Amino acid sequence: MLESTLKFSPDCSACPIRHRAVCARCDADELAQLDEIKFYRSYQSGQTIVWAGDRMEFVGSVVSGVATLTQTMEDGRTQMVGLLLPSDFIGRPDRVAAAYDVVATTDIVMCCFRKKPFEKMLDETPHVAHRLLEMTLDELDAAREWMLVLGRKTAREKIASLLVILARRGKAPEDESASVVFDLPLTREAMADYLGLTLETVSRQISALKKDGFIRLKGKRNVTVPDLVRLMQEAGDDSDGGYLN
Amino acid sequence: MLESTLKFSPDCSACPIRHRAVCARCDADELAQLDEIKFYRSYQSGQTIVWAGDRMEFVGSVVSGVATLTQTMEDGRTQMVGLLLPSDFIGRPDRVAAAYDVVATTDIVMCCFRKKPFEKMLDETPHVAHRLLEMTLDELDAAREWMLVLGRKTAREKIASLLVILARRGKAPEDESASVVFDLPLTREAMADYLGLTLETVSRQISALKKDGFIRLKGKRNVTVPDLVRLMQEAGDDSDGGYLN
DNA sequence: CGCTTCATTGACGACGTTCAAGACATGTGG
DNA sequence: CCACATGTCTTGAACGTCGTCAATGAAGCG
Repeated sequence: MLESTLKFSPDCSACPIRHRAVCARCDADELAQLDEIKFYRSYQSGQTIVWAGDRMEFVGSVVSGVATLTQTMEDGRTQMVGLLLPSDFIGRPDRVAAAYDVVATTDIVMCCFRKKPFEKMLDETPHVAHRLLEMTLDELDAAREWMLVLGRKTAREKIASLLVILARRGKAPEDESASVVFDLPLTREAMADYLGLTLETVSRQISALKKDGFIRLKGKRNVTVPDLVRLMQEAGDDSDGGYLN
Repeated sequence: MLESTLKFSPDCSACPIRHRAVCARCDADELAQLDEIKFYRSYQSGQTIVWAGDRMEFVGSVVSGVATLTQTMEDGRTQMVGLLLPSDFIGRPDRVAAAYDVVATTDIVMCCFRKKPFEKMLDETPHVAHRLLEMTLDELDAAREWMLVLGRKTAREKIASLLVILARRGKAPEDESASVVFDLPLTREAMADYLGLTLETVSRQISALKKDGFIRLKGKRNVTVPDLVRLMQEAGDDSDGGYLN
């Protein structure tokens, strides 16, 4: 058993995702209620957190690390349908079976809530329900943006799009012009599954972007983006980030 | 001005989407509240209901007809990111600008709610908020299923997948073996935009499916599916519908 | 009847996949 | 320390699916 259930319950006020997760809008009283039904769990890179079709006993948030949501056809073709980063929510209330495989692609810590009592809280505390609705709408927007990537972009644009997403995560919108450095949390194969490509094509396009100066590589995973705006143009995105609100 | 705002307010109890739309869970009192802020609007086939980037003054439900949600890149490539059928919800609470173009592909009737008061109701009546969450989660699942179609399926499988979705709409799950007849609510070009293909490829694959006996055509739009299960296999889906709950 | 819109079909080529070989890093055992 | 295995990634060559360009057909409407 590689997974582990941690014994301690760190104070929510020190929680790194306190202001972005499903609990973001909760007051002290509501946090205390959540605390009653929560527990932490860690998984190692490569571990499957949930199998599609399995009964879900909990829902929860990614505290640290990265996980993927994938769908697989009978003949083995797989498509990643979501990339779960810290504060993202896993699981669907009022549904017993998981719809997708959830796999940790790095070591990961989750803040889990027992499903039944969480569903009860959803009905009773509008702050949780409202925040979950908001997060779900954000995910829906992200899924739809990804549909454009999958349906209409070229291999090179797809790679650039993924790099842009990864580079922007945790970046303030203003300093997008500065150069960005990050580690790819995905293997070439996982990237291919996200982008609807083969791993060979992913590898070739990364090499091409490197050759053309859009990125620099240290080893296979460490990426430097000297000019994010230029990379975004290469991704086919219009220059401004398109912030609606 | 082709759009029209109807003067009458048909009784909700006679509404064809009463039990499936965002108001599905409302009691009489809540329906009365909604009635205060609602109005009907009709659009003709081909009309744009909302332009991406525009300020949204209302949200609402499709009562009858079909609309599409599309995203367009600067160079003109477009991807349909949603197909809106009766009872589906349009608009995002707490966001002023529309994220996508919404276009009527048939004549359509919408039940609209003024945005501000609807947002207020969301905060105050859990029945509406809960139903909207549920519908949004369903849409998210649909979007993710479509990501698999866009990312991993062949042109033939894509066409078959779309035909299956259209054939199943409004069909009870049990009589899926019986033959199904329906009219395509989309042009070849709209189908192409939904599937991430060109209209020529759509046309070719429809011809191929016809030649192979998976469908029959009367005119260009009227489709007969003699054996839905066989068509689903051609779509790459596993035989059972995969109903989770 | 001509005009427009929508759809079908063909010829050709490009982009991405498939198959295959090899590079590189890390770990294991002799 | 080297030989060897394993997992990840890169690169090359041949192939095939789907896109592009173009011509033609079918249906609706002035």
